[in-house]
Amino acid sequence: MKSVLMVAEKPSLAASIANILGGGKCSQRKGSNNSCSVSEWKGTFQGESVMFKMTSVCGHVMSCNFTVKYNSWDQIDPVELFSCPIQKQEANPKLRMNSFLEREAKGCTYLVLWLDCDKEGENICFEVMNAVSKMIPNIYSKKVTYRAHFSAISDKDIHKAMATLGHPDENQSKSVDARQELDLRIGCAFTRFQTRFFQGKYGDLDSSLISYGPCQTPTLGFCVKRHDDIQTFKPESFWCLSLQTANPSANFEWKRKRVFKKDIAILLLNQIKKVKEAKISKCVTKTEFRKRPQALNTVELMKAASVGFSLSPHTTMQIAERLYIQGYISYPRTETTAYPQHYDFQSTVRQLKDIPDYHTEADNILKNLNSPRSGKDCGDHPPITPLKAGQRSSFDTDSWKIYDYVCRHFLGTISKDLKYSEVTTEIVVETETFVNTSKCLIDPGFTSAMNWLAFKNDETGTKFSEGQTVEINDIKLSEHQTSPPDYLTESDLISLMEKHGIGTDASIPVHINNISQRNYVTIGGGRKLMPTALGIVLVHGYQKIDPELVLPTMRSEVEKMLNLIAAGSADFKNVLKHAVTIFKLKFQYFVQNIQNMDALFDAKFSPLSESGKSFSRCGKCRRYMKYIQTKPARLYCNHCDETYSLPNGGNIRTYKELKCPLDEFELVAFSNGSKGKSYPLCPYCYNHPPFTDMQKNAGCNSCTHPTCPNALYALGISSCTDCTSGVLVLDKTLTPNTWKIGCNSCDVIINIFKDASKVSLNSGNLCECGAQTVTVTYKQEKSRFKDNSEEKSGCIFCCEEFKHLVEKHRAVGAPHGGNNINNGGVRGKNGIKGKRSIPKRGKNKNF
DNA sequence: GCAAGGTC
Repeated sequence: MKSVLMVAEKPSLAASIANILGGGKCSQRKGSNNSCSVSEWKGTFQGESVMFKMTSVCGHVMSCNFTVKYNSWDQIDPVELFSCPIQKQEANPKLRMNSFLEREAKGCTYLVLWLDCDKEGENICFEVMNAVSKMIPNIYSKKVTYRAHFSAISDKDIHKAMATLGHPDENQSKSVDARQELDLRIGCAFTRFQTRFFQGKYGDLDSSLISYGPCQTPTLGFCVKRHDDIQTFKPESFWCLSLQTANPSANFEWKRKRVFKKDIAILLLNQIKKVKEAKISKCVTKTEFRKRPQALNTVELMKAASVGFSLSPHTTMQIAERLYIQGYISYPRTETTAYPQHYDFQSTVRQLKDIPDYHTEADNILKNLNSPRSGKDCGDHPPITPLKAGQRSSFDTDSWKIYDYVCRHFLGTISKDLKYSEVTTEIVVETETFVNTSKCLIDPGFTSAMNWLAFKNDETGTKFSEGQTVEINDIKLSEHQTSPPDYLTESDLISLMEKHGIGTDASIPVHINNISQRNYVTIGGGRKLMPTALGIVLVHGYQKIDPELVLPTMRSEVEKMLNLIAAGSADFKNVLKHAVTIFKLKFQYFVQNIQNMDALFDAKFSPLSESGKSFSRCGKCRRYMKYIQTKPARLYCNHCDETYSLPNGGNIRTYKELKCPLDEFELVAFSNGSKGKSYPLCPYCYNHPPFTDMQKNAGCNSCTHPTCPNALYALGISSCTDCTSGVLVLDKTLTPNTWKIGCNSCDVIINIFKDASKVSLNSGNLCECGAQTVTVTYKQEKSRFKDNSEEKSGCIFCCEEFKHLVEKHRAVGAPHGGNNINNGGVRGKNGIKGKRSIPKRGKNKNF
């Protein structure tokens, strides 16, 4: 029997589609990568009896990146990133998606692609085809590979898609390839150049990265634009007339609203101020409505959560994602605001009736179900709706807020519009008309469910009738000033991004998070986005050099070009080449004119020479270097004008003024907290490894200097108990009476001999297991030995009297990246005597 | 250490 492989974009969709097509008669098993599952059932495909196999990917299979050589910030001029080679890598190596797909494709004859119906989905189609091309013959043939087109996960839609299969669209896929390549080249080139340029000059930038991106930069641009509008705002005076009646008493506002010329206002006032009574010229009662909301999409959810709960879009989406996985709500990333055609409102409302919070409301709605407003079907996913009932007690506070919102919004969409009456009363005094409006609720409609939108009645219930003459109590003239706009709220920003097509429902929260993490904006009260000095000088700098770089239209211009590829009306290579050329020119112009941006930085930030505190001595000039604590941590020598990077994310201390024997730099001690890694390092060697077998960014515990008392050979105890390449090295940098040995490659740490006053290696004296033996000294009153003796020698791993004083664990919050060493040769050090090797030992039974 | 886009 032939087999048909079918692939969806995510596991949950594969399960739903399999359920529909397999009629509930499918078997399910976990895939080899532990993330995707496979459903199988027997059926008919193109008139033949076949076995269907339905599975999924998890989004993109591949992502693009530079080849290894071009990932080096030190050795590559960023301008090369516009022309250097690019390769595709597995997007998430842990998922082993290619080998999983290959394995499942084995023995299959056909491939049916159920990826989401957008450009990205089309691109993933080709990633899947590529992954299984070795297993399914003629994969690019139209008789082998098919594409399902569906807009909703309903029985009807899915069966229809299966009956009308088409083919994947290579043009659309190519347009995504082009977008990926452009974003990568442009983003990385600008980011690397800016970061290195400004970090090399200023010491208090407060961001480890000065990034540029075609989405994040215009996003920041919106925030700075508003800031500038506020700064440049000039208040203007204006004047208003108002009128008060007596018997009945009521306040009327001027129909002209306001005038900006004082003399005109006074003239008008003088004309009417002596009038004592006037006629009600109009009194009209109208019934007005406030519309119920449309079905909920991602952007609306993020805006509501930001305004209502002060939750960031990022957090909101994390919560929504969790609620989705737990089955409480439908897929939370969608642009669609129209319910599927056959959506079963009754059944959802009935479920919500089980939740005490909505019982009454759901009951009322069930009795009088209103049809939802029409919305927009973007063909991605259905709107966000509740899927099952959850009790308040089964959620944490924020999760409940989001779930509650989804439920109440859902109920709101099928409630009635809010209805109120509005009475408009006008009174004419000579040339001037004054207006009073008062509103009164008739039917709360959807606001019963969405109670935070509850209607506020106007206080005045005063009734007038047309033609009635009323007594005028007072006519007042008041002076006011126009006020500046307020900072953008996060909700405003989301609206702007959506309007200008910057980011997608899934990436909008990421961009906002980025500009805030990188310290370009801070989030103020009411989740208002206030640009920082850094954010402001960046945007103003682009505006001085090349305003297009920060314009919201830039993204859409690029999209236009990409759409030509998608529509098949322009050649992929030509468009890409054209766009890359334009941006390369822009980049080069930017580099040439960076002094225009730098002038702004110069005014706001302090040069490296004025930053940081004097710390440890430079080996070249013997003067004190400064320690720049702001990320990225560095030492800066003012005299030599050199910067030495340090490990991030921990503490750096001076270390007893000890010096590196190779370069005379004073050693410093790095520590990542009491449970983290710690080791001494030479600032020069850390940046410029002295030996071929010492990697960059390594400490003295990886240094193969033959005689230095702080290096590997003097302090190495044995090979690591866990990893194959590491060495356990004694750490003498810690606070008095604290001792550790730590692996110089992996995260293994062994706390030893708490409170000992001294721990030293017995040079050359090896235990049978191969480890260096040590001598441990306690002050008498602090002895931890069972016999209370002050000093003992032996092996940390084998000596019975040491066993209770040795405790192994893994470093917490340890920085990643290897300090791998091989016990290899010393560069250019022929003839140096005393080169030793680190003892090897068998895996110890104690651990 | 960089982008933006999928998804976990």
